[in-house]
Amino acid sequence: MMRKPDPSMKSRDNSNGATNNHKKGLWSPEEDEKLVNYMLTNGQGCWSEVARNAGLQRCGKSCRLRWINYLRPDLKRGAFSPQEEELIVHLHSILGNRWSQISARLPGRTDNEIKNFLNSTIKKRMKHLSSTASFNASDLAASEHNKDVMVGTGFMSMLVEREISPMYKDLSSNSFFQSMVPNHTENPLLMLEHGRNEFGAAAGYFDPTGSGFSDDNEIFASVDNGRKRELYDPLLENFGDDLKSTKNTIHRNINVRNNNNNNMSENMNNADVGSFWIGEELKVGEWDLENLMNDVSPFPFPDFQSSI
DNA sequence: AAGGAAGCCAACCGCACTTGT
DNA sequence: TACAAGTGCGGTTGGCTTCCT
Repeated sequence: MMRKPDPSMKSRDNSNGATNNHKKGLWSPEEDEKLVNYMLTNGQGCWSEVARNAGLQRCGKSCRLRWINYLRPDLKRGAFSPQEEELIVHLHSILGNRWSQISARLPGRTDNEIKNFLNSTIKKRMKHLSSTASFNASDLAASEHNKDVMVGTGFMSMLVEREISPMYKDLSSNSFFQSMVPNHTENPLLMLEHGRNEFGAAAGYFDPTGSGFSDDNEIFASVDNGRKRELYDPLLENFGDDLKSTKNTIHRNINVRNNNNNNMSENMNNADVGSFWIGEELKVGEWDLENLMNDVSPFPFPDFQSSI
C-alpha cells in the first residue's frame, strides 16, 4: 500500500539532517500495537522520545504521522458522507489547500485524508470537464502539472471563458479596482499574464486544478511597494446564499477595522463588489479566517458532528 | 482470463515555524 | 542573535486495488 523502503537510503529524523537507522515503509500490526499502547499509557510527548520509549525503530516524525493519520482513537474511518463531501468542497473553496484547517472542522478526519479525497475529486472533475470540452488530453495532462503556464491553452481558455470571465467582468468594472490597477485590461487572459508584474507574485497565479485564483483563491493588488495590499475574492460572488453571510462578515470586519483605523481609505465605499481590507496595520494578504469561519461553521453537517 | 490504466491512499520529503539554549 | 531540535504542514510518491478493454 505504499512505497518500498529504500535500504540504500538512511532515514532523516527531521530537518536537521541527522541520519539514523530508522525503519521506513509500512507499519506492522506489532508496531501499531506498541505505539497505541504507549500513547494510551503515556500520552503525547516529545515524538522522538515516544519512538524510543515505545521500542520502535521509527523516527519520531513517522510515529507522529502514524498516530495522527491512522491510530488516533477519535478517528473516523470509512467513506465520507455526502454532507462531509459537501462541507469539504465548501471549505476548500474558502480556505484553499489549508488541509489542516479544513480537517479541524471535520471531526475524526485527517488532513491527509481530506487532501487525498479532494485531489481525487479534482481529478475526476477535470476528467469530466475534459469529456465535455474540445481540448485534447495533452492539454489536460500538462495542466495538472503546470499551474500557471497554461495560459492560452485550450483548457485554460475554457476555464477562463466559463469561470473567470464573469468574475473578472465584475472585478474590472469596479472603480476601486480600476484605480488600484490603472493598466488593467478587458481581457482576463492578458490580465492573468500581467498579474505577475502588476500585482506581484501572488496575483495572476491561476490554478486550473482548483476553483479559482492561486492556492488561496485570492487575488491581491499591491500598492506603495507592497506596504498595502487589497484583497478581492471573486469566488465569494459565486457562492450560494448560505455563504453570502460570509461576505457580509468580511464587510463587517472592514467596518470594524475602519472604525479602528483612521488610515482607512474612502475608496472602500466604492467597493461594491468583492471585499477589501485596507490599512497598514492589517495582516497583509490573509483572510481573517477565524471570523470568516464563524459564519461558515453553522453549515449543516448533522450526521457526523457528534458521531465519533 | 489477462494485462494495462486509473484510482486510492499511506507514508515520505522538504520546508517553515516555534521553542529552548 | 544564532543555532539546534522538535513539530506541523502541504506536496508528492508509488504500491496495491479496482476497473476497463
